[in-house]
Amino acid sequence: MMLTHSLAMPGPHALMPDTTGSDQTSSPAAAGRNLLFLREEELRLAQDLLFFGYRDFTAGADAILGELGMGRAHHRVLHFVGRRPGITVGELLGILAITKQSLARVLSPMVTQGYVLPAPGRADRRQRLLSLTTKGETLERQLFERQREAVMRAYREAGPVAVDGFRRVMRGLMGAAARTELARLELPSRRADSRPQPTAERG
Amino acid sequence: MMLTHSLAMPGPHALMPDTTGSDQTSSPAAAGRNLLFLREEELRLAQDLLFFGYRDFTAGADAILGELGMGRAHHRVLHFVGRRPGITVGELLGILAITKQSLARVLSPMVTQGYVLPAPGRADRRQRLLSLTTKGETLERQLFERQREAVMRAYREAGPVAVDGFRRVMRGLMGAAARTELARLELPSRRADSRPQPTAERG
DNA sequence: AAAAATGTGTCAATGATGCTGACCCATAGT
DNA sequence: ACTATGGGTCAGCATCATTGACACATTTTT
Repeated sequence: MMLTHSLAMPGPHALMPDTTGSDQTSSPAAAGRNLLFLREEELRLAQDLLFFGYRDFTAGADAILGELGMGRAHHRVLHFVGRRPGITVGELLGILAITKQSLARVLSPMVTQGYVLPAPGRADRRQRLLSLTTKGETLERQLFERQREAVMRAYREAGPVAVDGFRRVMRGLMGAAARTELARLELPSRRADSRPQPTAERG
Repeated sequence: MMLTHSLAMPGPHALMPDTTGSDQTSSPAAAGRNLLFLREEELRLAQDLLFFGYRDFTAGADAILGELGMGRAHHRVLHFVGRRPGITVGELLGILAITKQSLARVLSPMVTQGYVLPAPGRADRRQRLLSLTTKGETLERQLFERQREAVMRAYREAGPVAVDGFRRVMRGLMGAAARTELARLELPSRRADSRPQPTAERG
């Protein structure tokens, strides 16, 4: 699994007005410093949690993918194409936020191997509307089931209130673009959306 | 930036006993199906959230790192060495769960360039106790501040209850090994721990 | 109808991260 | 002394993502 991550934090070292000890939250000033300090600690913890949590979340699926000579990029394609059957290549690029070339490297073989089925667009025949074949759906479900356990366990242990909180925070971590993409994903998969949205071709 | 992730889910297609409509939660059987269906949807959403959230969380820091010719692997080293000054190479390998060789590729240059300072262990002189130099701390803080905004915003918008829930769920997503590592990180950084724990040398 | 823009595909080259397998050295422990 | 451990390093390989430049078909604009 690869989840590349990215964490970073100053560490328990330096740069924080600590005033060593005296944390009785008595004076307003102390409370202010305390608050700042807590936030620093909280952020550090958040980074740890995201690193470990995301890594382990993806671990199971990666194992299956590895045996098929695939990687996470393939998984993402399976996931999002499954989520929005009939999605165009451009939309997929927008969601994944990778270059056309990066997508092509994983998508082409998946079409060739019969996991993904492209169909010419009706309104615009230049488009390739992507959807999963039965084979693709089967693999996606297999990957899903593998991750299902971990998420189910986490949700069950944490409880519904925590799950709601989890969602709120994750949503908050996302940038504006991602929130938009997410919102579209949550809608009933309706193709030929209004806003054509600029292709994420950064290459 | 590279955020590799990994998601997977069956998609809105197939394999779920839906019974189309009738979701009044009236009969126990219907409630059961309903629950399953909700869980499926919830899991799909969880995958979306983790993908987008994690990606955007790391985006800011990646930009800074890129200008310095570094990547996320460097960031992780800065983060965890900063979190536990005096950490040994073996402990770091255990936390990152990568091979010695993979770590060496990023760690060696960081030592050479003066971001990380290794010191021979007192009890065991074979060990290299790693800590950040002032230069390393400065960079780590810079990266931290970049991520701080996103996390602070997410926490603020979500509220304390949600933050607690977020933590519970993320913790639940972690495997046993990660939970152990996290627990150790949260302790007052005490070196020379009891349990020597097997080196994560998988190569 | 000609020109410009758009959706996709593709070639070539590069970089970051990770892995496996195999060794080597210095220090510890028995 | 012998073995185990912490750590380093070399060689080679795979995945995923990047940039830059073209090519082709179709749609839209002028």
